[in-house]
Amino acid sequence: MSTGIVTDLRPPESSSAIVRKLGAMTLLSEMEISFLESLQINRIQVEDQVDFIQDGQDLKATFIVTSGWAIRYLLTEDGRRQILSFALPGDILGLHINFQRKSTYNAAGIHDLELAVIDPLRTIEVSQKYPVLSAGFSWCTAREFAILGDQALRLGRLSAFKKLCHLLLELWHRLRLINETDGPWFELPLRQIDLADALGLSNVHINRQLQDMRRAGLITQQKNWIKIEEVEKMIEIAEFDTSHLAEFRI
Amino acid sequence: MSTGIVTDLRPPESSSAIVRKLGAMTLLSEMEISFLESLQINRIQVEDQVDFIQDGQDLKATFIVTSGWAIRYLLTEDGRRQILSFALPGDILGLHINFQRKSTYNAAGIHDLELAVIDPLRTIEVSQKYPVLSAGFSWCTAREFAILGDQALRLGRLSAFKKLCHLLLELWHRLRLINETDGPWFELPLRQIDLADALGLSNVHINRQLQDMRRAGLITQQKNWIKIEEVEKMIEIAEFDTSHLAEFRI
DNA sequence: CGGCCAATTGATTAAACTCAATCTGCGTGG
DNA sequence: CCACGCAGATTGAGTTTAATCAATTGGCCG
Repeated sequence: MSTGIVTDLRPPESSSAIVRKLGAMTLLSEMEISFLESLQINRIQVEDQVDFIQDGQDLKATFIVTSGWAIRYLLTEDGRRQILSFALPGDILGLHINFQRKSTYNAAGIHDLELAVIDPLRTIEVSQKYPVLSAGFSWCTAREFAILGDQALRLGRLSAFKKLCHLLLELWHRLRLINETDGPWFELPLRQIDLADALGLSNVHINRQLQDMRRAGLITQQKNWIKIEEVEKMIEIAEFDTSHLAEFRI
Repeated sequence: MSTGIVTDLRPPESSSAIVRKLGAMTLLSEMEISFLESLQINRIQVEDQVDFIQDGQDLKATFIVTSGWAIRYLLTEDGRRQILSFALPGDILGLHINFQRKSTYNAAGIHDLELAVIDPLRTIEVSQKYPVLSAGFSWCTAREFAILGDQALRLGRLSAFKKLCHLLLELWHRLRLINETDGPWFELPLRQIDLADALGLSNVHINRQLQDMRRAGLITQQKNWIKIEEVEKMIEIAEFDTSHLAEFRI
């Protein structure tokens, strides 16, 4: 059994996504790592576009994305969808369960999603017994908040072209921090209509903007994969602020 | 000195806004109330449109709005502003200071803003010694998150007219929970350009939509005050979901 | 070979922006 | 007390962006 002494600067590649993510933020002891791993015993698969959290309904558990993507979204009365954010491997959903019983958003799977289902009581255990992990979770919350702020900036003040560049950069940066990119390439398991609903645009317009981006040599697409051809140039175009996603070591 | 026994269901009107707000969420002991009040010793006044938190800069303290309004916002490279949210009396800014040193947004005063400045060390004290208050702060965070989600829905999927209705309803509801409304009336210390920057629209368009709303008999304006003529009708028009702002008693 | 879903295209419409000018209320200095 | 200046509100005209509607195409799976 671990003595709680820090044994490694970075968790190995084989760790779960949440361990990799928190391990990039702060030093984790073996005890903390094994506790984090033990949280993730119950796993479920969620089908594409199927809800696992529903707006207005009681939240049953906290979820950690172990592989695949999820979306958080809201619906208007007439069925229009606004995607609020994408949850990538290592991201946590429903951490607020102990303070707000009912969910204020929907969450659904994208493509092949696998979740670790965490008993709410165990998140309380974290705050009582694992201050470092508790801080880690708070850091995740603050980060989500920053990401949602960037989403609002995109929605309100960027052109369609810049919106797309900005979102692709966000996803690429976030995926890179969890080793889910292959150089400039990453898997983008989204239909054009998902991008449209994330950016407050129509699918037709997304289609045309993507064509423009390809013609401008900014991106290349292959099946579900996309390549950012010139990161620096795209950062300039989209006025992207990488510091909002930066790691922060306590 | 208090024994920590709960003595009153609701804090009196004379309490500070944060006490009223958390007191509406859960039962607070006299000890918790007096601790909350003791946090707010250092107060500052912030002039209209003057920043007290800056994107990318070190966050110096946690702030509680004691009177007036603040805005959280981001800027694009070319100076366009996106207001992310309004901080009303009782709202907390920079609660994440212990987990994310640099701010990921700007915050500025609106009209006459007064803030309580809280030493970051004291927010740690809260999490160690006052579990109920700690839960209250987490509840505030979850609520901010829901409000920001609604803002994203507005920005991405509502028409200009509905955006305005939706925002006015949010403000009216939030102000009502802290006793800052006068029936259907409330003070709206915003210029048209502030509304524009909150809703991702131009000031010219806001002007025309406000005229349409007045002509439709939905609102009446007097100086800085505004009256929601028919709340139910406006809720219907804006597809407003009041449950996202609902109080929740632990 | 169908059938289906997603991507693409073309044409038209609608929403909101931009630019520039004018108006209004209010505070200030002469 | 009035002229002036200023910021914010209002108006008008023309332009741009993106939505909508309606086909059509392409790729994949059974």
